[in-house]
Amino acid sequence: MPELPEVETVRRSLENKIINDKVKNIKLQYLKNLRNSSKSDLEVLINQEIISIDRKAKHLIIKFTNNYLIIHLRMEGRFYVYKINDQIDLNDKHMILKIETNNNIIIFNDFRRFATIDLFSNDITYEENDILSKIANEPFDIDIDLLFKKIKKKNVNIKTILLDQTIISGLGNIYVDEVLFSTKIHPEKKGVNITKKDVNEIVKNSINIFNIAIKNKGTTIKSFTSQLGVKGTNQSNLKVHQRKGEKCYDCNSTITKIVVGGRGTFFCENCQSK
DNA sequence: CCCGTGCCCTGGCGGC
DNA sequence: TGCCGCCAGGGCACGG
Repeated sequence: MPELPEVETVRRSLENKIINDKVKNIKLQYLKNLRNSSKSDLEVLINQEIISIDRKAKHLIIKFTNNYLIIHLRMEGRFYVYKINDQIDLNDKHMILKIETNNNIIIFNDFRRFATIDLFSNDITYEENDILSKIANEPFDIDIDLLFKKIKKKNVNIKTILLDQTIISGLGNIYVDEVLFSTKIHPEKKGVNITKKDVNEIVKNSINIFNIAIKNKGTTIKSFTSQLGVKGTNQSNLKVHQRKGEKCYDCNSTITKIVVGGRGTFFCENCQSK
């Protein structure tokens, strides 16, 4: 569920709280979430400082003095930051990772345990590492001609194409439906039938929708009270997602829900054409 | 290579 | 009312 705007919202709130903190202790509760290293490898972070909080598409990057962690929230991953003296639920069974610093206790929590964590050395640049190097540019800085070329080659539904992070990054199931609605394209229109004008509009609308969503601190569908930075208000701007059976704001016909590429898909049959 | 499917995981909820 | 079973979701492995 966290897509580019939600991850950016988390990034900003972490940036305000934990930059320059020095790591005192680190504890990994669920081994499987850490994919490319072992639990003891994380101890290298002790005594390092948090230099920056970065992001590429839906990946959050916590950069330390000598290493960085790439974290993907997947559906339910969330951060909590407590002050040293705050009351903390030590029996939080959904806690994946706990980082104690000189100022804060940072808890990464994921009740569905889909989130991923990878540890890299700063010797490997973001561009070089095997996770981020595979990801295409975000709508903000994508090459339209290249994107058009890639889409044209695919005999696949445009929704599935736009969810492919190696083609364009940052869109997930909610915003892709919104982008296709605002672009008046049917989610099952095939890539081969997409025009250059369509691609231009898709990118333009993605940027607009992302900017508004970031301003609203993201979309919160299922709200939990204390999740850091993800109590957004953008849900009130959604025009199709979760609106099955309700009236289209543009043409007053009924919003439909179908399954595209295994994902629940909301759209207006009247406004969006193949 | 290209594309579709199923799996990972667990809380929530639809349906009987 | 109670409880079982299935769905949600991003990304990746795998098979045709």
